[in-house]
Amino acid sequence: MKRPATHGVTLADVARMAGVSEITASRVMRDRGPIRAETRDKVLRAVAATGYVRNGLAGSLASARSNLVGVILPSHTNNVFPEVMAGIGQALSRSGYQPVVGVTDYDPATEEALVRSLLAWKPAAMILTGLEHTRETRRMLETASIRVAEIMDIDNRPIDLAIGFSHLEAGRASARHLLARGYRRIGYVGHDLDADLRAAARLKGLVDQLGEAGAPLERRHLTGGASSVQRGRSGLGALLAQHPDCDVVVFSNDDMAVGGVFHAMAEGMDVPGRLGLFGCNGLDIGQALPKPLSTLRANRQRIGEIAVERIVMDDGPETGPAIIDVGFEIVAGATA
Amino acid sequence: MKRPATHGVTLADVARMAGVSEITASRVMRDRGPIRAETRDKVLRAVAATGYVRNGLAGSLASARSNLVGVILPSHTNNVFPEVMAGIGQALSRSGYQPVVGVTDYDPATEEALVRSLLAWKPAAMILTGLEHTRETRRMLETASIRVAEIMDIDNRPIDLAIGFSHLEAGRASARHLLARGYRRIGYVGHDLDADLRAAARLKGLVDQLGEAGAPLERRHLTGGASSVQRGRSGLGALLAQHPDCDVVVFSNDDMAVGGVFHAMAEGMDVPGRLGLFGCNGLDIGQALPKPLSTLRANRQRIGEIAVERIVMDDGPETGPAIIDVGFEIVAGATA
DNA sequence: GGAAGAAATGTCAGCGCTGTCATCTCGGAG
DNA sequence: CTCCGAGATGACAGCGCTGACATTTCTTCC
Repeated sequence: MKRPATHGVTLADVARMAGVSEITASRVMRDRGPIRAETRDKVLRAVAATGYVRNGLAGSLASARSNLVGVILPSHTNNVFPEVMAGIGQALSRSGYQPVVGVTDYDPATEEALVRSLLAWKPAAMILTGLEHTRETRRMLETASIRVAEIMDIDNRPIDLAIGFSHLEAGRASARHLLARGYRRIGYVGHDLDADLRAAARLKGLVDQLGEAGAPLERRHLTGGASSVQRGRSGLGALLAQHPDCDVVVFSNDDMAVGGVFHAMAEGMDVPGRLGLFGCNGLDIGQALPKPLSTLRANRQRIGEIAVERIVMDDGPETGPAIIDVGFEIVAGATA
Repeated sequence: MKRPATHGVTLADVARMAGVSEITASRVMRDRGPIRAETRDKVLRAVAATGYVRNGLAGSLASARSNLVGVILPSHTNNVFPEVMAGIGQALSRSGYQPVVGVTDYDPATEEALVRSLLAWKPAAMILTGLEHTRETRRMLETASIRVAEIMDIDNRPIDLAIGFSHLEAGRASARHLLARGYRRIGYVGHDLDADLRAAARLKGLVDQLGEAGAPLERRHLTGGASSVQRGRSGLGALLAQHPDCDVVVFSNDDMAVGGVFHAMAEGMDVPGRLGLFGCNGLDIGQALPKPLSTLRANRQRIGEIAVERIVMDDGPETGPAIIDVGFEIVAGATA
């Protein structure tokens, strides 16, 4: 197997230069086992002199473990995921792990393909979003014998560990809050819920609770596509055109809700006097509005952090599938 | 070297089951070389039966190439970077590559450590932000003999390929725009510019151009920390408390500017009548405001896409350091 | 001074895959 | 019939590192 001897400085080169065996150099690099200070110095000098960069592929292959962690998120555009990613990224870097990232665009088949190719890197752990996966995805994750965290949702049985909150319950809580405030003619503006199962679960909770309270949710407008400020703005316009009698509108997401607030502002509508607006997800932006958005918030960054802490830093005994409910809170705000 | 024979199905197992040699199975997996349809089927059946998952570590080690791409960004919280990441992620997944991500928090030493550990994975290419790196970072990237894209900035000489726009020029263009609109008592609200060199460059361009026009930028308020809507809101308050005579305020970033808009709204200030507001970066949110934000926009998602297209998909001849200026545009908006 | 154990280092065989260079098969041209 | 070349497939040696298990130094203490 000939290949042009590239600049590739190997551990062997370093060891030779330092006058030690390869394994000793390896131990110095990894801070493993007892090494005489003098020996360590020799090796480190050789490393500096050669500009050696360790080959993680070879190392991980030999030791059958890597410091890579697979992270699969549904979307780049939905603002909640950068936040989750921030939590994950920070916690990982603290512990010397590195994320390999994939995005599914809410498609289970894409997710399956991603899981397959991420598993190829023998990651130390895997973080994915939600609890719904294809049968094959579950199979692969179960046989991989690595820790798996499923984040955001806890309304089902996880493969290993679920971290998040109940979206169904979140929907119900929103409903109770609005009912308590006296709203009865409730409207809903949502994005594409076929894909976003968690937003759909929140809606279901909302619908159920409102139905039980005798104020069924009949005024709805669904826009296609991903959630965005723009769609929230136009969506509220469309909803009100059809159902001008709404006294409050719930949005599938905070960015949608912010759009709603902007629509109301542009129309000079009195919020919450004439119309209440209620979001979901507690994005920063909503809280910086002139009137802070009434919404439902979960600490997403924390979800990412906990996921990492539990599956990569925790060496504790495996205890079977576990669920961590980080809960959520109603942010009263000033718009509903 | 004994290790419990885990569930690890290897290519050898697949090959044995299919009754072919390992290398043939390998070729089937990689779609390489001529394979009889019948043989391919046998192998694929064996793969399905065993649930084989390829080991990318071994494969990449043997072939000295991986489909990993290192991506280093300064921040998770600054909204600009999720957008860039979206562009990168989409373009990469289209071409079967996977990003390994690191975040520097605007610290060159952290960046150096990240480059070192990302290079360990023998990535096919590396994408980093900005043109300022430590000497050692540059050395490593130069010797790695892989393609390197430095994104966002083009105001300096790149290692291999730079994609972005001139922030200095962007600052000057903002100044010219505001001067043309008749503004003279110009204020500035910014975040931590020691870390964010590009925001600092925009400010420098702004200051230079205003100085040349005889309307020096003396009214400034810098908040510490990263840019955010909240800081923009409080920052504008602080600036106006000290310099109530501003007729327009430039923000270091769009999220800061949106905060400024909210402050003005909450105070019932007439925008742009009493006070103009000008952002930078053209985030979606700014355009969804009741009055679209006047700002300066570059297509960040496109920057990510171009970076990927040029360094991982393009096999063309190396042509030495190159610069791609994606430019920017002044978005007139309705706030300045 | 020597035994005993701790400290430091080394030997060796792979990890699971792929590049290189054969080898083998088979149909058609001469 | 033989020869040739394209089409298929295989043997083999590593990629660069690390785990397991020696082996070789010190120390220490009686």
